Amino acid sequence: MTSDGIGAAFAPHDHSHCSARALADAAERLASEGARLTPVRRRTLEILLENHRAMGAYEVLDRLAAEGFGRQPPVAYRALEFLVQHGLAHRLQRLNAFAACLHPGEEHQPAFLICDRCDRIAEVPSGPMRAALAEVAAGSGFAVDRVTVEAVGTCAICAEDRG
Amino acid sequence: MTSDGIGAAFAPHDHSHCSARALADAAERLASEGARLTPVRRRTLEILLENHRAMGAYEVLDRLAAEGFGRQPPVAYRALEFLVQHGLAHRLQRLNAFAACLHPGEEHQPAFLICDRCDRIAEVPSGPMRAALAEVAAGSGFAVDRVTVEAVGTCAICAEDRG
DNA sequence: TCCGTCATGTTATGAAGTTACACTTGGCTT
DNA sequence: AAGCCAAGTGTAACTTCATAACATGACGGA
Repeated sequence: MTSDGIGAAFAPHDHSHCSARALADAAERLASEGARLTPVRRRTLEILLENHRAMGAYEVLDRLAAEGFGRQPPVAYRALEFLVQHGLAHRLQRLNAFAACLHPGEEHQPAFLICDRCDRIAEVPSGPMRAALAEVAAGSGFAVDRVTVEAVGTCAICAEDRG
Repeated sequence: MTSDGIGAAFAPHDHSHCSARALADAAERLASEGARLTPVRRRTLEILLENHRAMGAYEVLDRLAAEGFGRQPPVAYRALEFLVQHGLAHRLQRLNAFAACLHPGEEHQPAFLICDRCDRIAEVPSGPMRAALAEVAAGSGFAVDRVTVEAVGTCAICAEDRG
């Protein structure tokens, strides 16, 4: 995780700055992997970054379609899947939704904090949890591949606002 | 967790025995809560117990319909939701599916091990993970309500069978 | 017995995700 | 330069998952 604080996603901050940096990072990372950040893919990532929250595939698709890209589901799903596979976005199981990864390359399987009042999400390190799970799993001979850790609750801002 | 071993769900065992016990427990628990284990609900729980794996709502619905219950989605979804709310079944986010709870009353938010070869699942204690998550979440002022922990991987039996 | 509540059933609809296939593009070979 | 192949983008059609809205039936308490 970066040093900008774990709950930074819930705090007010400069979207345009963090988006621009994330986008630049993404382009660089993909180039070094030989993967192409095509217009649809780039725009999909931008949309996720701009909104800074989890978005459904169809919500993303609507925006893509409005901007002249294809208007059929596979257009969005393919772009989103590409981003997820390259660690630039995450899929949130509880929400059937996707969100841009704010810390690409640092923690590929973070845990998520999902505020059910404002719909914003935060990524937190899941290392300790994954270690604990892998240990208990190993005890029964289960080899863990991928882990999903998603917490639903109330973020500090919403707790303050509405009691 | 019971003392029958964490990975018991992946090991060969007597389904009819554990099903019968789970069913008896369920009836008792519900009675003490004033909730009714009606025919649809009972049969839904039995179906989950018999199969001993995660099942989609429509798969459950097919069986219910074949046995004379309603054949529309809400029939299954309502029964499944009832079971989940009373701690007798779990919803698996990664699979859009449901599974009978094998340890009712003991651990209401277990972690799940999902074998992607045989589709069987196991429940393991999630206490340590939830504690770790709550701690890191508290650091950013996030109050955790519910946590989903689901691991996909390979169970011991499948690892042995297919290398 | 009347009434209210819970439970079950239906139709209809909405939301999420996939399959299959056609066309284009851009790099690589020869 | 021509031809080829793989990757990318687009479409139509469909499956799967889930809920809304409403009617009917069952049961217990006043």
